Amino acid sequence: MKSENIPAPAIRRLSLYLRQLEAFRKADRRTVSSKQLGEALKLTDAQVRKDLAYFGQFGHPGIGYRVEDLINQVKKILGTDKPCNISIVGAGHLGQALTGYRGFSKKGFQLVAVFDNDPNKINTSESADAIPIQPMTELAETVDRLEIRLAILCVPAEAAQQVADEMIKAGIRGILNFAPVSLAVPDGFPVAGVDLAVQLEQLSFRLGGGTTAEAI
Amino acid sequence: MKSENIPAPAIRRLSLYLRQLEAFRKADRRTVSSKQLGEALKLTDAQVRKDLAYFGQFGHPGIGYRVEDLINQVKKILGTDKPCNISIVGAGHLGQALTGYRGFSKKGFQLVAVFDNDPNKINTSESADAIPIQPMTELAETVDRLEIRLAILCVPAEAAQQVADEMIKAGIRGILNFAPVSLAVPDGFPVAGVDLAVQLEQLSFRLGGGTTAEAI
DNA sequence: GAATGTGAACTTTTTCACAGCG
DNA sequence: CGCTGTGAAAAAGTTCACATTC
Repeated sequence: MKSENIPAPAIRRLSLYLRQLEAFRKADRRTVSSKQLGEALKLTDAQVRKDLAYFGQFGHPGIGYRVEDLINQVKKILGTDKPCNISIVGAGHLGQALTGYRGFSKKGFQLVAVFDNDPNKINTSESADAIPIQPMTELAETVDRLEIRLAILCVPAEAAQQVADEMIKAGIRGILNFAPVSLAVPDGFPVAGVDLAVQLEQLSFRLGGGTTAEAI
Repeated sequence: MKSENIPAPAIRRLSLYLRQLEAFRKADRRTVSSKQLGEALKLTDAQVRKDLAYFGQFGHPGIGYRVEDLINQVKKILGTDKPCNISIVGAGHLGQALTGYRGFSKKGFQLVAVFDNDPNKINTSESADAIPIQPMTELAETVDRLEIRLAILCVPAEAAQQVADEMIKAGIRGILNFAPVSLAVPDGFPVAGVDLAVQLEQLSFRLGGGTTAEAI
């Protein structure tokens, strides 16, 4: 575990290792080798070993990695061993679909609030386990009260920057941005972007539509 | 434009350039320099120039890049200058939310079919501009008839691999996978993955939750 | 024997810095 | 001038190959 020279790609792969390890666990595998883990993710065994070794010595020569142990270690590294409260901002089609997604809590992310600025969508019923939709005016107070760390931004592109500004001012610590814009945020502020069109374009390119654009 | 040594990261950034260029165009900018484009995306000017130069000579010394022209060139490179038919497979919360998303067509992707295997969701009304939900049994025939190239996979994790197999057999040429699993696909088959939990984990890590996992 | 962790070699990607053009 | 395109240098990331451990 070299102190502070961990390649960003290695950190991205860490999440994939975790996901694959959980799949192996579900299949009742107790141990897994770097070769097997790599095969499932289309990576080399050396890559897997090096990535994991950045963070510690988790393997056992001759055996491989113990699935259960490694899951716990990787979660600790990612900081998802402890639950983290999140919110959704923007209750349009996508926001509401994500609100209904039950997969967050399994991964340690607890959805505790949803915000929108449309008065017709507000619904502060504290009933059942349905999460109420609150007005944007309550953002700062709620972020503070419920200790919300991350927010998923699901507003239209036109509103995204302004809403992001509000979120940061309200004390949100990281943004998962679904709006198709590059957000301007303070230096080092954590943002991850998911842009459907960008992903489709990457596929389009690989379709061989990748004309090398006969120049001039 | 070196024939075939284009870095994958450069290709990923191409989509971001396009998105940013369209934002500049909306703001009535006619030209943009590599410095300005880079600033908006937190990249260096050299990076922007080198990326674009892989594909041709699009810039004008002393001037920069003409926004409109560069948009057209980048679209051509990505293959999105011509429309591409896409479909959504899995009409759950997320699939239906994406079905309602109007942003695809602006980017050259035409959503022409939605599939699900739940008989209660099927709805073959050829009415209005609402896209009917077809049964999975019609997949191959429809892919062929409507010349569908790409599919967005929105089924639960447990079903994802099997449905992906069906899609590939039906002639789909690339998959945008929203299921939280690594799909096994033929070598070189284009897959892009969007896993919400993975993105949240990356943010979690950057929150400083990144315990360096004090080993042993 | 099987499989890790790791320094060293190699490859890829980014940055630098500058000639050359409008 | 201002700004591109690009070789050359530097940095980052990946793969190799092997000593080492169980």
